[in-house]
Amino acid sequence: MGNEGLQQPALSSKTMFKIGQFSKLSQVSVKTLRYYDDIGLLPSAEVDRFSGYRYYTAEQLLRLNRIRALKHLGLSLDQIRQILDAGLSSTELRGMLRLKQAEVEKQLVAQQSQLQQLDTWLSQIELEGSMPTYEFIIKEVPQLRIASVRHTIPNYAAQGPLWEELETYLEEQHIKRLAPCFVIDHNDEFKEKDVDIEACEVVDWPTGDYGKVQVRELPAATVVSMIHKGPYTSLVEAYGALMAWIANSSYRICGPNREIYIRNPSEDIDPSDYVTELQFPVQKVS
Amino acid sequence: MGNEGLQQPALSSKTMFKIGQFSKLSQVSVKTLRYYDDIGLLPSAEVDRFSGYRYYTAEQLLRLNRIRALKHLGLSLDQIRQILDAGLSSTELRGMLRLKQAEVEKQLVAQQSQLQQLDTWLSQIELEGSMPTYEFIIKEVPQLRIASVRHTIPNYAAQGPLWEELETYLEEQHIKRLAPCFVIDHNDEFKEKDVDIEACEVVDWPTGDYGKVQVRELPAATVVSMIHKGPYTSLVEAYGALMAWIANSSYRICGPNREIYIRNPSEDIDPSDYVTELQFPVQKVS
DNA sequence: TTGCTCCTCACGTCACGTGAGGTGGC
DNA sequence: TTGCTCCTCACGTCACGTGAGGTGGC
Repeated sequence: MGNEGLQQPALSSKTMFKIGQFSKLSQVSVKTLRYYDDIGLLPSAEVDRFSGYRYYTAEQLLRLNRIRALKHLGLSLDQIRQILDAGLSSTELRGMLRLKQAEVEKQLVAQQSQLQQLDTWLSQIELEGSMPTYEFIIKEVPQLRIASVRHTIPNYAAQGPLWEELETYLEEQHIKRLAPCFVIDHNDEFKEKDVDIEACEVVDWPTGDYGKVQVRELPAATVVSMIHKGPYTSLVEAYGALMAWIANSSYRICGPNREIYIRNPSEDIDPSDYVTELQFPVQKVS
Repeated sequence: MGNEGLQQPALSSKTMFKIGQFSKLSQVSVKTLRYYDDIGLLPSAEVDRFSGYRYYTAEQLLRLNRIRALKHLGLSLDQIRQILDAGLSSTELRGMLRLKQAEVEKQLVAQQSQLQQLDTWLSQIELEGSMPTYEFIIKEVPQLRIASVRHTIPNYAAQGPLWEELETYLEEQHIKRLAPCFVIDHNDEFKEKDVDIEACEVVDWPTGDYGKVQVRELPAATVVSMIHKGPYTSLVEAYGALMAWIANSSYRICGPNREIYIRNPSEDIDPSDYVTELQFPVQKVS
């Protein structure tokens, strides 16, 4: 019983391993061992001054295994070094692991939604033989200061007077528009007529009531957004797709939707080139 | 209703957006937009020759949203470019998504085991107020060619004759030992006496029977491994911890275990410096 | 002498973020 | 003139893997 056949150490009387042997013993690549040496996570026990060869002791397997176990928990090499060397208190260590736990749980949720999305896409491709027509994006919209005019009008197409009132006022006061104009649809249900609509422009102007025009803050929100290209008559299908997506998702509508006229009739372009963004404020459910 | 207040395009008659505006519109950072331009994933529609300013059209929001949706599925920017530009067939696209699906599912499993490990550590710290004494590592051991002697001996401590037979033969034949020696414990149950033990050395020698010594291939295996430092009398606790870990894991023992004597009595060191690796072949269950 | 093992740079990865230093339009 | 927006480098990230080119021991 013995290991006399193994290389003897160059500088020490204890049995030490060259990096290749240590690599086989531990099943960790030589490159990784060198890297751990470089960053000081697992310095080799001895270095031959002459050849630069690294030598490792058997005890270092303990540290290496500890490193591997901690890495398996998802900790970074930097965190592992802190744990092993900085003599973290058990409270600190617990805090670190708790944090990691929360992080991994969050990732799990994200990946589940990812899987769900993948399913949706796959069944879409199955059905239509191609990519989905629309993309739905969850995003945060920041708080906006808006100037707006709100009225109940006969139908969605009859927005003309609203915009006239709003734009006239802005021009009189030389107020600059800072972003594309949009409407907020204040109707709880789909209506064919007598719709409650608010025409909005993003501005930098003191809040308050200015006759028919009101300037106020629109709070930040999480929204499902989609971009539609084409004439306004085809918005119906876009809304249909959006409602279907939301119904199939883990989100719930929680406020009036916005219709943002990114490229619109004011540019005197073909209706098929109109670009409109639809936004529905949403909340995540369970 | 109009956007005359927004910057007009430098080079085109269509309404175009400078990168900052496009960034606000899309909620994507300017840096990211520049990066997507650089790698050709979303080239800006126009570049001012003079100032180098990038200009974007509203239509590009469609592509950008498509990019974001695909990214949310976990695809790389390179894959996304392939999907959008290389006109992938729906079959290819489906293949890509299926692959991704499998990948994410695998990650999910890995993260669940990560969470489980985190739990184990946290309760350990709770109980003992410090880090666990032992680390358990799942690893693959490669196929090994071994010379061995197998006998039923009175008890574990009586390995002397086994090793004598084996080492004598190796020395007679000038066979080199290529790794630390170890035993395979062929007993299905814990035994106090009459234990079936095989003493092994890793060698490079033709397989076959050489009297009491046999040379054969030991197949590759997945094992749970732990490193123990200290005298052999304290191996009992190490085995206890290892069994407890396995019982608590999603693995099941599926073969005879090995005891690898990395630093052992042949070196004439203090028993408290002995280093031993314990390996149990395991299978993953559900 | 031939392999084998070891060494040290240096570069690539992936999707950007973070400055530094400078220009152009209102 | 002062801010504001835009520009282009260049470097950092994280944990290594992949060469290139060279040395030392059997």
